[in-house]
Amino acid sequence: MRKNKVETEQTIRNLINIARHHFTEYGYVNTALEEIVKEAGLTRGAVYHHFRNKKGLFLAVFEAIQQEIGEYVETAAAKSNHSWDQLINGCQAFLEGAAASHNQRILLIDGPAVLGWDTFRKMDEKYSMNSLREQLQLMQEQHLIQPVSTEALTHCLSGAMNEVVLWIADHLEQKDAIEDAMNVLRLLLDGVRK
Amino acid sequence: MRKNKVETEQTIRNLINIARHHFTEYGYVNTALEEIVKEAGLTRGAVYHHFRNKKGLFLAVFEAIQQEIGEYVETAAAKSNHSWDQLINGCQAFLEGAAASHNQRILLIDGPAVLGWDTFRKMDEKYSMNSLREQLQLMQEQHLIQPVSTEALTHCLSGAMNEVVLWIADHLEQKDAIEDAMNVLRLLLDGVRK
DNA sequence: TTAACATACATACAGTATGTATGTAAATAA
DNA sequence: TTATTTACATACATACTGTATGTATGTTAA
Repeated sequence: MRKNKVETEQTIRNLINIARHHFTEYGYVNTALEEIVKEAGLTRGAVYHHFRNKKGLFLAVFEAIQQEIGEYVETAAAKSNHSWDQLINGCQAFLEGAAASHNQRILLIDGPAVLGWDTFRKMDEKYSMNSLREQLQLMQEQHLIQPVSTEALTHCLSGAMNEVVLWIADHLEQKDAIEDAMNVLRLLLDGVRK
Repeated sequence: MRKNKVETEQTIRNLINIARHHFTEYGYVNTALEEIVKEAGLTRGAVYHHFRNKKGLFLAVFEAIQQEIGEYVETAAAKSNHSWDQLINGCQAFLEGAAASHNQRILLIDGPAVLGWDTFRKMDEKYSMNSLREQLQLMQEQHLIQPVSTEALTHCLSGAMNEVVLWIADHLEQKDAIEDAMNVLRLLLDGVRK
């Protein structure tokens, strides 16, 4: 019955994936661990062996999604050599990634409430917001943007994108909504351009 | 033991106020109804008589805060006759109101998760976001801002403010943080100015 | 190669919180 | 004055989470 290392990792990944589906579909509070383990062919004991508690499992799911989107954003940004284009590309990639497959529920709705604001902030800093801040910092040093508080600007942009992602997610034609959002973001960013 | 109409209204207001304190202090999930009614000198029966359930009580608290801030914003905006100044004044008032007395936890963290995105959105539309949208719509008709999707712009700005409120709340010197945030917001808005 | 131990779970149970059904005294309506 | 709401209290069913403990199997070292 005991599994080797590889099999165990597979079990954990499997739990995370199943949990991800349930959390996105029904939300954190409306998902009982029992439902998840039933689908995995296990019992709740397995979850409490591999994770600290229900929150721990959620955190694993949350981080998986963050990383996924983070990589997508980085890839998109790296397609240009110009700071300004990198920023724009990254923003668009974020909108696409976060709006995809109902990630918003975990990332933006349950995330802060379940993990608490402090933990959520740390995660957000670690993944998505960090690269945004670094990019803005860099651009300020290159005198491409006005001399304002980088922190405040980072949070404003991050917030604008987070919220507009939820707006985009409400649309059937996400492509059009993303375009509308990007038009707004480009104009807003023009305001801080130097 | 039974109360008259006035007394009953007082009881309800009292429950809402006590609940507000607990929700802001400990968050929704970490607040047991028992704690609230104990402080009010009642039992849980009272809550289930006046409200649908725990969520219903939370909703009442949520709406009270929204209304409070909404009035504050309207008052601030009305201090000027110029659309642009009205917008700026309103934004600043929102930052001040939402950052005050830990309102953010209820408004921005627990709100979406507890009420669900749909209900939250409706509330947000009904109160804070609605006046912002109307103002932007008006300004677009006055040809004061660029021709972009008003909806997208509304959500971007609303999101930017919501997020930056949480950033402000992290600061000891909120006044300074608000100033930094307003500097950023003014620049961003300059981008959509015509 | 076998004893000692770790791992990966299962099972049972305790604790806590919500929600609901029902009872009851007081106020209002008839 | 009687009937009927209203404003709760009480008791209880239900649903989860978390924890303690048991167990089978793999691994390591003497």
